[in-house]
Amino acid sequence: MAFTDASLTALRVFREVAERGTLTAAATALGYTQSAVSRQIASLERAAGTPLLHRRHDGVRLTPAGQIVLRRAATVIDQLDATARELAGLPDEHATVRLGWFTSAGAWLLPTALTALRHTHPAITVTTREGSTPALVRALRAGTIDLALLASAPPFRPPDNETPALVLRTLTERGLRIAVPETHPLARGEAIDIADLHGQRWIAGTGQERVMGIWPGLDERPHIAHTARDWLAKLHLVAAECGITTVPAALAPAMPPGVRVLPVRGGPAEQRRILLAHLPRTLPEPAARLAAALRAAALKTDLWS
Amino acid sequence: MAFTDASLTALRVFREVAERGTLTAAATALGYTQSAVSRQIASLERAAGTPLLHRRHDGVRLTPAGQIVLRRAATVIDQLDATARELAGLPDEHATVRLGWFTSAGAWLLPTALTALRHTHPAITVTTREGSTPALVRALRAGTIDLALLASAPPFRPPDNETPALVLRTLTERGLRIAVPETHPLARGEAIDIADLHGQRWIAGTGQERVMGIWPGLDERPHIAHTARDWLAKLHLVAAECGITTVPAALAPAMPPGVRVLPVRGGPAEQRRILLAHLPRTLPEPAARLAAALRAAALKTDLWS
DNA sequence: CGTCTGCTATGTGTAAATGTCATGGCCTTC
DNA sequence: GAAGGCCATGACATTTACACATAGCAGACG
Repeated sequence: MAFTDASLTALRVFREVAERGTLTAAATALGYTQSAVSRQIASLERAAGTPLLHRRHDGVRLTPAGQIVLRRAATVIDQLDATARELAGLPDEHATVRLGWFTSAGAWLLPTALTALRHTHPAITVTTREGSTPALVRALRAGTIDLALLASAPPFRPPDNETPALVLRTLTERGLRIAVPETHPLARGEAIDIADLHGQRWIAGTGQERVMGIWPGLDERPHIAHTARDWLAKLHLVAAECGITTVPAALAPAMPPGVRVLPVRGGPAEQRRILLAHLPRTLPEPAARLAAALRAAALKTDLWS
Repeated sequence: MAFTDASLTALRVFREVAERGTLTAAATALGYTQSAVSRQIASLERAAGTPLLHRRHDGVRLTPAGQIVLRRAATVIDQLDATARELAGLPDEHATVRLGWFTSAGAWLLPTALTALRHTHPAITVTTREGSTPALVRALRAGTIDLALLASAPPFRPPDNETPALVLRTLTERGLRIAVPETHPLARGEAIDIADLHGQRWIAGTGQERVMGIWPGLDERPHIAHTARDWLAKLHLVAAECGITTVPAALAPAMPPGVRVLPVRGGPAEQRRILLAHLPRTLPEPAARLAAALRAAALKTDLWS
């Protein structure tokens, strides 16, 4: 069996798997059973004559052959979608940009940039999705989004090691901050000393992200009073004096009333970057415009503080 | 049903149909029955939501929607083939050029150009196929060949009217000639008067091409003594004094012993062109080299006569 | 003017591809 | 060591996609 015998549904399933990172998630997304996905992948691997996935306990990773297939599969599927649009007499979808973003970007950077872009280039349509860094990176490689806003923390490793490497551009690099209630004793100063963080009650993230929200490198076991995934909830918990939490500086313009954002003095610098990532190919013009708007919005944030 | 539900085999079948011009021929080429091809096309049209073929008594023609689908289908299939090669670790097939040619080009122009190219660019692989003008044009549009040598006669209409129009370049434009046995009375002069063509015995082509081989515009019903599709057979029939036939001037360097090639005096000019055709996209470098070699070979022919 | 001969479309039966369901193995986590 | 995530696979049902046979239709030819 040659690779040309690969079925179209197998390619679609494969792309979904590449994007989701597990067969089960891909199955759910496609409305299939996990078993069906497993078989499709098996058949595709039989056609390719080589494994396309590394099976791991927590999901799957692409093998080098898998990366080859993914790239081709994405363009094949895109071609078919483009055919459908062209047959329907619709304009080429090139005026649409698909952007992925991480949660913290959604409160200020994203709406600011979109508002600016809508005024300067009303013809450009932007669709967006929120996602974690690995999810967004997979989506980029699967060709499901054109641009991704990623968060990056020291030691600032690239978000993946696959080839071709993603094009990364740093939009901002700012210190990590701490959000405290205005009524809190620490809110009196212009900065918080690292020693004063001892014994505080923290509001952390949920699930895998339990470390998020807690100042890195504390030499004690932190007291986690609440966990929340959502920024709005977290910050209102802070305002309600339920605890304190870390926030990226880029979020400072979006604070609700009753919350102060302060830097931390002492200890190693805790920088956070916002990256703009895309595949190494020249961006279509609308995507480039959106990228420019995002850069401008990031700059504006820098001027604020 | 949306177009994205189109099956890969349907696309492959469709490309073959577009290339062959009839469902039956495509079926034979693919090893299917005609019925299977008909069903595949029907299913593809159902997916597209619109007819892709004009059914005609002598085969099928692409509708505008069909042309859209053909272009996309060709790139989809190419992508899959490229994937197979890439997975096999083979170099990208970009060093290979696929050339189509009409019969008369095979005796002199083609071997001359290929020999020259082999000396100047030994790394370039050329694969070729013979075919009629419509077959070659369909092959170009189906993406099965990269370049085509086409014959063209007055009134020099473009080989098809579809969009996008093919890029055409005239390699030679030369008068039509007549091949006569050396022993023939007409062989004594340096040219043949049109009046002397009366009552001659002709060697014509076969099938649809019965007019080929007979001087155009004769005011009598020609006496066809033999019909032959093959140039070698035709010319040896001429050498054996079985009759005379027309030949394009470009074939003159390839005459077997005992045959003279002479122009015709009087009557309207009977020009014949050799065209080099390809799709309107920039040629990959090896294809451009082959095109140059063909142009050079054509020029050399011009200098000869 | 009937008879060919090409073409395509379609009814019918069968075999293969492609799903679901249920189960089992493996690894990590609590 | 029990639970819960992951993937693989055997058993079955259903849909798909083929071959075979037949019919309609239009042009070519004697």
